[in-house]
Amino acid sequence: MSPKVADPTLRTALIEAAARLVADEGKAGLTLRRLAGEVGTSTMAVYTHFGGMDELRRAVRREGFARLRAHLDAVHETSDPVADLAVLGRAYYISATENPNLYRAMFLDGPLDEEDLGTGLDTFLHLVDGVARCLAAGRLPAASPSDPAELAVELWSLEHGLVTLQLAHLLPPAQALDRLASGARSLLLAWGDDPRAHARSIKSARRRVGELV
Amino acid sequence: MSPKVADPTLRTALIEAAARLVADEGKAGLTLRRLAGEVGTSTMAVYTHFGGMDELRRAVRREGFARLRAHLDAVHETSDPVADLAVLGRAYYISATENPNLYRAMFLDGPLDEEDLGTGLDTFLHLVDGVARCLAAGRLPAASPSDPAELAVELWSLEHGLVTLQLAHLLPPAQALDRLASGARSLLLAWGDDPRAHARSIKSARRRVGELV
DNA sequence: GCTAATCCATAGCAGTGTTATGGCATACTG
DNA sequence: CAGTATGCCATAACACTGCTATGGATTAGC
Repeated sequence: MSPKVADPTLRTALIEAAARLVADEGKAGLTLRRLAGEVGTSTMAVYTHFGGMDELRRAVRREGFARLRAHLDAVHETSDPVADLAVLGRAYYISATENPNLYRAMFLDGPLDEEDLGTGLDTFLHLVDGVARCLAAGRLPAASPSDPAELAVELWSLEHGLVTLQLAHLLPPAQALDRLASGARSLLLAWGDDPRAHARSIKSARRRVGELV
Repeated sequence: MSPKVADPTLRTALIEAAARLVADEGKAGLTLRRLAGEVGTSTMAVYTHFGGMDELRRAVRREGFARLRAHLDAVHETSDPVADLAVLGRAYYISATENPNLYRAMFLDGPLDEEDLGTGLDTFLHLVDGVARCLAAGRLPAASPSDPAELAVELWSLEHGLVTLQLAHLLPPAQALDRLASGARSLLLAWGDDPRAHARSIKSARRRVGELV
């Protein structure tokens, strides 16, 4: 039935090498022959394992989402959900801006298909959960839509927008982090978070930057 | 000195055809030979007029920024700057989502160089001006940074983030518009806009959708 | 009317992703 | 245990990409 099974280690080696090429040199750095050369195999291996460059690029996106998720997983939940949210936002920013080419490949290279959509929205659930915990703790009593997913989308859009504007060189990096802090604060205050409690949460979040990978 | 001057109409024809190809079929639809064929010229014309595909793509980006700017110019200033801002936001959203491939080419295809940066930030000035008029009208008395450019960046990031998430198919279109309205409202309220005055402005903005091209 | 300079058409080059072909190692089968 | 067949991967060719060298045609200036 299945003689000479495909080497599974070769598949992961291809993915990791491809992800490294994209991360180091951008989308243009990933080339079929170049990848085959780096891994020490032939171009056909890509077709047996993935079916083509599009599928390989999808695998690279999945790898990127997995890494982003690992960064977000490193943020522990505490009894202060607003502080957790602030740390989460910073972790997202750091992961995105320290791997700009991967972030671009994940979100900006074109419409995502059904397959990627699941993994993409999966990492987004971190944020939804963080907002839900703020709601449950009574920190956002005036939230206009009370659906944590909708609130999370607004925070995510602000973050994603700042990150992509910075990646396009339309914002200096310092600006982006300041606007993220200021914009997120405005949103949370509009949702009813008490200004003084918010300040305390931000202060305690600042002490937790060491958590970030 | 200059015999056989290059036909300037050919240059604009190339730009328009290239913009149409990108708008209709995405970045991959723009090909040197294909473009030359559509315009009825040879591949060398692109090199005499632009120097290469990269410069041509830059010209397409400029064209895209010009069209976006034209859409924003169609929004008239009234005595209600908050309503103006709301209309401006909707105009931006419409222009971006009705020409997704052009918007992608402008903002998402990679870092912009110094040349594009000027034209890109130029369209952004519309938004800064709108925020400045809100400040001057006393509508945002609690704005935490009082610099209109910084406030505008936060609004722009929210808008740009929502647009790009929608273009990536990570948000259903209906969601994006709702979150834009809700998120912008939260920001403006956090900056001190009176809720009832805000509601009136949004109502009057809704009556002005006819302005949009 | 001549000269010189510039634009553009033709053809070829190195590179891309993809596909057809074939050798070969492996797992099942008698 | 031999034989077979099945699927993996290396080689080579194809159509395509952007780019460049060359040359013909056309126009401006003297």
